[in-house]
Amino acid sequence: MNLACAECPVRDSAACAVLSEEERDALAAAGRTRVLEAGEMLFAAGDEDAACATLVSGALKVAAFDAEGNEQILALVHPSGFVGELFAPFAHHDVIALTESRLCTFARPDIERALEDYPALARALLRRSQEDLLASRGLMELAGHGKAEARLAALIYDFASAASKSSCHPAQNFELPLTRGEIANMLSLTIETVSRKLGQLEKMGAIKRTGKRGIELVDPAMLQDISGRVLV
Amino acid sequence: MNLACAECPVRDSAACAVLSEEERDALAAAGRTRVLEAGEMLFAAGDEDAACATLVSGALKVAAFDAEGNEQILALVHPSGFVGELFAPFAHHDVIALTESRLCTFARPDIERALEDYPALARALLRRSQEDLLASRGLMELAGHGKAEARLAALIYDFASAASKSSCHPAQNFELPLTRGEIANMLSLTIETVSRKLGQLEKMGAIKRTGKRGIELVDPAMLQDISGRVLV
DNA sequence: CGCATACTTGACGTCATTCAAACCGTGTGG
DNA sequence: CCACACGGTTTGAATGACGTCAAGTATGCG
Repeated sequence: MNLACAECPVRDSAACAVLSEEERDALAAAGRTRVLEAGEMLFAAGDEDAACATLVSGALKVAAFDAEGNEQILALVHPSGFVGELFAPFAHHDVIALTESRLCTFARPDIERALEDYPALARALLRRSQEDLLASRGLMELAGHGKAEARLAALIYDFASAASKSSCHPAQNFELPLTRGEIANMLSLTIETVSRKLGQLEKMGAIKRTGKRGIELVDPAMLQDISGRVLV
Repeated sequence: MNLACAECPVRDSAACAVLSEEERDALAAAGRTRVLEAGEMLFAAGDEDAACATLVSGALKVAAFDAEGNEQILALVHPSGFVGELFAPFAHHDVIALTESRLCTFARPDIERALEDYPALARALLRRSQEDLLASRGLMELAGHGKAEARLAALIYDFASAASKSSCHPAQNFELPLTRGEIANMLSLTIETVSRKLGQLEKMGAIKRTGKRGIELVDPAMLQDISGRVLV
């Protein structure tokens, strides 16, 4: 099945947005849409010539596994994000769907040719790559600093901001896109600690848990304060 | 003072290596070399239109500071590495020289024009950016997993590999490029814990400390085993 | 209904932090 | 030349945070 760029929800925000109509059509001819179930893997660490993809809808995680088989989440990918290592001979990490996800995939040779043919695409991917780098460093800041409570507060605040449309205010009500276990390994904690600290944050009146995944931000300022991050 | 690309030690490995002679000369005309003392800052978080730079020799750190003024190291930059945020309106992190460093700096407008003029440069920077992203995720893996001893062992092994010329074997003798405090904050530990664990690694016979910064790898396999990372 | 999966909660142990003091190499001034 | 201060480091003892183990509670699915 071919791509329907005209109806693509990320046609204005993904990397291919910089292309002209004709260029995009040409690129689309090489691409394939793919739908992943929650938990399904796009490619695994060690895969050779793994495809690259733009995420159209849903959410992905980039993860590594250590010697004991414990997962560590290294990055989250949101719609219009790009995954895949363009220059490495093989993938270094696993990429797995967190929820049902729709992707626009490209074989490595096709994307390499496109980079040559469309300089604007290369610049767009450069920009995106730098944003990914920034996000990665942001996650390091988040995960690598302070006590469990502060890290959890920071993560919740980040998710609230990501869930909001207005981009300046965090959302008041939203669903955590991750299980407790996934939150735990993003923060280098255990499931139990995450659960306990969530309880504490609720008791302190910073948040309220609704159902398993739902979060209501009762006191965003308190949350930000607990997170120990500088106010912007 | 202008650039002397002909004698540049990273002329074949930096991003500008993809340019032709004439193109490089044109770009060099816009660049300036700059030498930083150890501890000197290239630019600070929040700087607007901070310059971009290729590191010619020395070493840099990319760091963030939290509310209490604690530094967190987010990345190390080695010769031929590129620093600077090309698209963000202001710098998100501090960039500081670890040792005396020589850089080749470019003003933002100049580098932006070069990206338009030389598509190969954009592709080269894309490649470098993806490598940086990979390195960042590698650091997350390193810092975010397992016990203090395992993280320290992994970091030492990484430095040994980086210090080696042969790229497949780690160096047997090398100098840590960081102080104890810098090691500590890369690993989210305290200075004291780093010192203690170094002592333990030495007592176990994995390494030997020579002077303040010197490390001798007595038993690399043991070190890798302690680090809990999968053998390649 | 019964099982599986995710989450919560409690009791206990371990490991890293904290606080404190001493150490060492280096540079400075008397 | 020695005394001294200073930054980086090492070491020790006590506290406390997080992990571990274990049990118990939802929620959903066959």
